[in-house]
Amino acid sequence: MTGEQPSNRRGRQAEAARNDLLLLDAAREVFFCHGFDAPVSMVAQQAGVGIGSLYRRYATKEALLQHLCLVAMRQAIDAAAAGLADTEPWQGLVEYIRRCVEFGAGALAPIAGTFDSTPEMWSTAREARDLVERLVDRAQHAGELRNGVTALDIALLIERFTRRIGLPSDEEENNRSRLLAIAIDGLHATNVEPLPGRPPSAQHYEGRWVHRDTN
Amino acid sequence: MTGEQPSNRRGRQAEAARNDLLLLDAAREVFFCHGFDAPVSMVAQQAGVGIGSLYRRYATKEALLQHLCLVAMRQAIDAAAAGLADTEPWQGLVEYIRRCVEFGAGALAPIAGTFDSTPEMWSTAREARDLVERLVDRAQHAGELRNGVTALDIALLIERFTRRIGLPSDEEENNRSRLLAIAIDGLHATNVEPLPGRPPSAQHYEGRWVHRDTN
DNA sequence: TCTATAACGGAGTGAAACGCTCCGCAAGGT
DNA sequence: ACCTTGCGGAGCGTTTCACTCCGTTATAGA
Repeated sequence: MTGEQPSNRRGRQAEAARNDLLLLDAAREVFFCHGFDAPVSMVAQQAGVGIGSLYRRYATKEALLQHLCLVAMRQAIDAAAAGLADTEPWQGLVEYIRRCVEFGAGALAPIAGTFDSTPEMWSTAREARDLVERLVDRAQHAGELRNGVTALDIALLIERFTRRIGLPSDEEENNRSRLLAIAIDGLHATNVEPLPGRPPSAQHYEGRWVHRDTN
Repeated sequence: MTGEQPSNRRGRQAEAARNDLLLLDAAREVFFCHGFDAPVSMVAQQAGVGIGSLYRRYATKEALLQHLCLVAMRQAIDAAAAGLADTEPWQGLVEYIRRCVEFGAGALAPIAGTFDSTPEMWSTAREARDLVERLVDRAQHAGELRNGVTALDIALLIERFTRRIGLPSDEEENNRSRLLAIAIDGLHATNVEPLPGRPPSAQHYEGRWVHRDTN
């Protein structure tokens, strides 16, 4: 799903492959909950792995974050593809949104601009964007999506609901899905009032991902 | 509005009073945008004030945050009162939500639990909660608010939309109010499907505000 | 005008946190 | 038995940050 290959290896190499996944999961958990300022050591601890092992895989904290972004984008692509596979346009869109919120797509937006984005990241992002646009257009043409809602609106909505408030728990999960249900209903075409303001600008959206120094 | 008195004083005392307000505004801006981990020096800089002057007013960073919380709660109370003053139940509720999101109520939720809450904070919070409950009940009884939505749902919704993504700008403001409009429409009674899951528990909600060590 | 006072700004300090390196060790593989 | 490979984590050097301290400046009173 995330593009990682299953560990056919044995012995030490198997452990290494396992650690890879543990590390990625841990990084997501830690950075999503504690912000990207969380120490790298916390990621290692959460994964149950030594710091040394972490740094053998990711030369720097920045590299870890970049990889995390890439994986998240690939997951978003998978989710969009799954949504398009649903023959029901509206249900497909909802499914996409739900899955993105669940695995935390867009949680990395606050980190945007703190490191260089690789060309691979840009091309992956473009692929994801195209799929989502198809998904949104389809729902729009089916007359199911509220008038004026763009793919960027959806992306920003996902960002909003991705960010965790407090530590993960059943309660938190429950509350988040309640609110998400409310927002999704607001997206449905049963709401006919036009949206206020202008649609989000792609320029502004993507602009956040170009590297700028911290100062 | 926030309980601060106007500066009738002159000269240096007037400057001090002005600095008080500058400092509060700056603290909101900085902590809301950069997270509560932002350095105190950044607050002083944003206010155009020396660090020394900041520390003469607030003995510690914690004291500054506590005061910020208190002020935000008082603003929430004002907003709720204004909402109740509107004779239209639904419009009053919407007004309350909009104003809270605007000035950033609930943005301090992530900070919850990092410092002791004073008795004054608890009593202010109770006052705010009671007002909001009246506001919500009124809208519910008027048949305008979607079935099953509680005051805590509203509070959590506000939290979600309060948190800034990226630096403040017209674009950001525009996008946020678009999404908020969507969510508010989802709250309207025109949506008849029941909300998923359980209502948020007050215990969990308030539990976040009791002090716990960082570890 | 001169002095006392009160508020100011910001360089400096001590401590803590953090990214990352390095190395001794254990587990396979042959 | 011996090499290779991956492991864990103590520790190093740096940076950051909350807070202090003090020289400076503006006002008030005499």
